[in-house]
Amino acid sequence: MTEPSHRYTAAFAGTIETTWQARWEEAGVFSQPNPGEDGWDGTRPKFYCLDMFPYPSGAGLHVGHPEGYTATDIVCRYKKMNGYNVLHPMGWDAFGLPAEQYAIQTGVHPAETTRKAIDNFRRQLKRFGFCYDWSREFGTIDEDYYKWTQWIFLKIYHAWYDPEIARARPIEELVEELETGERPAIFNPDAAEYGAAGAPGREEFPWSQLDEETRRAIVDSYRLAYVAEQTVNWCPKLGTALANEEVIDGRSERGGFPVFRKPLRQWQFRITAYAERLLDDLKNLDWPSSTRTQQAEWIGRSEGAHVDFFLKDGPSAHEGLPLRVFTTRPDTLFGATFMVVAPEHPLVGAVLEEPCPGCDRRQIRAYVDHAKNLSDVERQENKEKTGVPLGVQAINPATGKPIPVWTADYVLMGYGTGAIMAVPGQDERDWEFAEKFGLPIIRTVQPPEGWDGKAYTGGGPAMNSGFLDGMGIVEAKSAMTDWLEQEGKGRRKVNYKLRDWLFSRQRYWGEPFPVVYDERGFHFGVDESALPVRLPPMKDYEPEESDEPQPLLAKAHDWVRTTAGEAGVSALPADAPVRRETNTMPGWAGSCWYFLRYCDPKNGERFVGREAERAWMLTPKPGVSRAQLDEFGDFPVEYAGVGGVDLYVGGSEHAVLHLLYARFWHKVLFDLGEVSTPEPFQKLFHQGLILSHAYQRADRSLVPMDQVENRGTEDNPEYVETATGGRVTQIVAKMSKSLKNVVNPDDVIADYGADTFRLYEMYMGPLEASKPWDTRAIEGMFRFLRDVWRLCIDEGTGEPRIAPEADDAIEKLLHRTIAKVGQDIEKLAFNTAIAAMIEFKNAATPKGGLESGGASLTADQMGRLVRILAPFAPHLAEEVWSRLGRFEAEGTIATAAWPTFDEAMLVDDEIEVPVQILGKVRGKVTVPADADEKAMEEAALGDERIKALLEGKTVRKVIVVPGRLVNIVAN
RNA sequence: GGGCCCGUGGCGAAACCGGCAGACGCGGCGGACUUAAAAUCCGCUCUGGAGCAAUCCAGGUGGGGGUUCGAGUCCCCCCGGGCCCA
Repeated sequence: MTEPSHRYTAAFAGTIETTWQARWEEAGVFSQPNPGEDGWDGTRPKFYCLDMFPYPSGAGLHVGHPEGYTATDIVCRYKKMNGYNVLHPMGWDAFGLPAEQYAIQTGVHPAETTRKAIDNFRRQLKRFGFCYDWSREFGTIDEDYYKWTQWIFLKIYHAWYDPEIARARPIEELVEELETGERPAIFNPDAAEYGAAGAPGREEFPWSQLDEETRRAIVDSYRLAYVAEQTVNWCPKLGTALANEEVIDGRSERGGFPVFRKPLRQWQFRITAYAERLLDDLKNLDWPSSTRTQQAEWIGRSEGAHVDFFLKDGPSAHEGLPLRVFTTRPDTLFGATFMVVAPEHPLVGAVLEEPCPGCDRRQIRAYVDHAKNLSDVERQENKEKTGVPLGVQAINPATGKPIPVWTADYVLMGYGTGAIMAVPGQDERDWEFAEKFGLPIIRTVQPPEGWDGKAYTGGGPAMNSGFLDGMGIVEAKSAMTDWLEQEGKGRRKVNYKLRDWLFSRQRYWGEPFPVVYDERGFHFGVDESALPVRLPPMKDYEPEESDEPQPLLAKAHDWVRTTAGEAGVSALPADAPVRRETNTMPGWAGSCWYFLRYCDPKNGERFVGREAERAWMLTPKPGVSRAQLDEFGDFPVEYAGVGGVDLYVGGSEHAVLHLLYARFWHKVLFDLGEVSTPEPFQKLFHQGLILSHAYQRADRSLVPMDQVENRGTEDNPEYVETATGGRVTQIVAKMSKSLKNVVNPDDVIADYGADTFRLYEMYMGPLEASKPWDTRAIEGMFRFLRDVWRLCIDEGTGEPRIAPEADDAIEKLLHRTIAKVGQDIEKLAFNTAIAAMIEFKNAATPKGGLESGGASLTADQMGRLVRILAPFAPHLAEEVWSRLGRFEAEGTIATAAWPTFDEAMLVDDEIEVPVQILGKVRGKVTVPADADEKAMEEAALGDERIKALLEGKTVRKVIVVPGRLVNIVAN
């Protein structure tokens, strides 16, 4: 027996897939024009659909990548068929560590490695037939792109946050206000690098009397990008700072080299200025609630008060300056029996310079040195409390009594003001500390009857608290804060857990900062006309081993030392010697704005053209026309969605950092009038992980897949480790090389074709769920496509099987399937959409299959069937479309109109409804679909079987849900 | 320790607002075709029970309780798994 010559096989699928891909590309089917270009149709609505762009690793595509990409591809194809202008781009997040590490080992330039990886990724993605507009492709490493990344950095650098109007403004406006005296010449009271505690009572001079250094320092304290010392994990051997997660027990995760805590001058973004807006605007976004919650928790808003404690016997540098704390429990102030400051707190430094009588200076110094090498995580861990007294007294503003000030490492400089009032009665850590060092404990909240614990953090009436006694916590907080404000000893304060964003790295393979330093050490931004600042070529990428942190770029001496004229800094004389910034930007930089560049990727004048940005990012609310939107200057929140990208799909591992950072950049650009929406991403969706099977021994260790065999049956498997004969259990785990359970997309496509692959990943389960890859289950999707093919095309002749007239039942089901598939695509419920199409295929196929020459669909029905299948399996659909002669007549199926359905076809004239007695189904009756309650009740009670079952019982009540069921309560 | 999410056949899952639990696919079993196997086609496939049969009865969505005419779905407690924060 030979195979019919026109059967749908893997080889045939491969042939039609590559053929159509080539034809689509040649015809530019998926290139989407911009406003002003040929082919732009401004009357259509827009749909901007974005995938999180991949980091092109040398290992190539993983089966996880195509999951989200197939989902967005289906939605985009569906939207195109519904008449939308669709922006669906792809590019590369291409700066990063792996290429640099490879360069260190081999000397091959990271650009070369990265280009190769990109070429491979592009080839693999194209093989899936995704409808990306490849003409918009770029990588973050392209000079044309990172030029604008640097430009945006400068925009942020040249901006400050005006809290009065809650938005960013150009820095020149601040300088002008300072010069005219409109604004007092004081440091930014919210600047984290000055402790964020403000500088209470600091004397204020007129701007004209300040020297240049002070003026610059004041301006810099307002800039949204600033340089400040930040303690980092410095690894001399690797020549770079490491993230907290990369340090294990004081050694580098990679290599096991020693790591030291070291203060380093670093670029930071003043993202904390935006904390409130980043939090508030979350509620306007159509995002998974878990992601919104994670961001909200990361921002960590808490309400409380700043309280000022005046010092007694303090060092003279602190004369007249109170010790300011932030507390969420001002109601417990009467119970504050001591204070603790972080070892980095300026008061500790002042005490070391000018020890007070009775303090042990050597002990303090030793303690500070010890704390220096602990990470914040280590310091927060539950362990024996440590600390030393500073010998300074502070006055509790509520009681007027002196209390001692200590320093201890459990207080962090980065949170609040770096100082706390300790209330052991109501705080567990303070209780432990007080117990260990014999400090007094006063309860200020009445614990419940029989309380035998230590600190009591729950609710209850205030006690030992003067005018607060008897009040509940909420009332007492408010009363105490009012009193503090009245007395001038404190004020209401909202505090955030969010820290400023550390933005520099000591690597090579990242965007250089467009910044130079003059001989005085002042920093200057490079002129826009001198961008991009390119990476210098290097001979080797080996970091310089040093205790003094040196970024890799510092080795490029000729590049670093230059003149203002060379570097393009017009603020300095052209011959002034300058030193370039040698840090580079972190991997996050390029992904903060790539969605904007896709709108207008070739623009040489701006990071994105204004018209293109509005066309793709500004989304009118339903019923609002674009013309109406254009009448407004400011962002018209009543008429437009807050975010620009209509659907953003990517993994939940980016729930906090990438999405928060991108929102921050976007908000600064919005404030400065560079973009038209306050948020970048209106709707966000996280696809689940594609997992694999793995095997686990009794001790929970994992065994590679190829070392396990099943010695039981399929139904009752018994997995055994081949080498030892030991029992192992099958579990679901991430794919990993070491477990040998990685599935390679290239292999799957070779075995089944891209259409089957796409369909299978969408059929596995809900898009958001994590689910294991089942190598066998993919067969089912291949069979489905083969059956559809056979339903439409005669396997012997290759000609379409056309039925002369439509079958009513098939026609009706087709309408329902069209409706169901459309609704499910809108909901991203692709698994049920596919199930509906399978049901249609089953119903349209006669029992026993179609005989040669047989047919069950008319040409028109077939045209509709392949159009709803086209978003999922575009190649097969196009092939059938073409064999129907419609490609030649009407063009590609990708732009054919989505089929319509007739509402009337969705409802039956008669329906069968269950009849329950006491909630159990006892019979079924057929009634007209629009039968009212009375008619349904009569039909149910009139049914012979029901009558028999009700014999001898009294009907108490009949519940009728029209169109659904009848339930009879009888006993 | 706190917060969030999830537990449905042998497996992946479906079940819209509380209304016939298990659609659809995989696997399995039986049969047809075949010298044979693969492929293909047909039938069965939650569990237990009754019947020659079409069917019928009982139980069933991790466990226990509750609300309701009616609970996979809502509420409370417990067990198990996952994610995030600390």
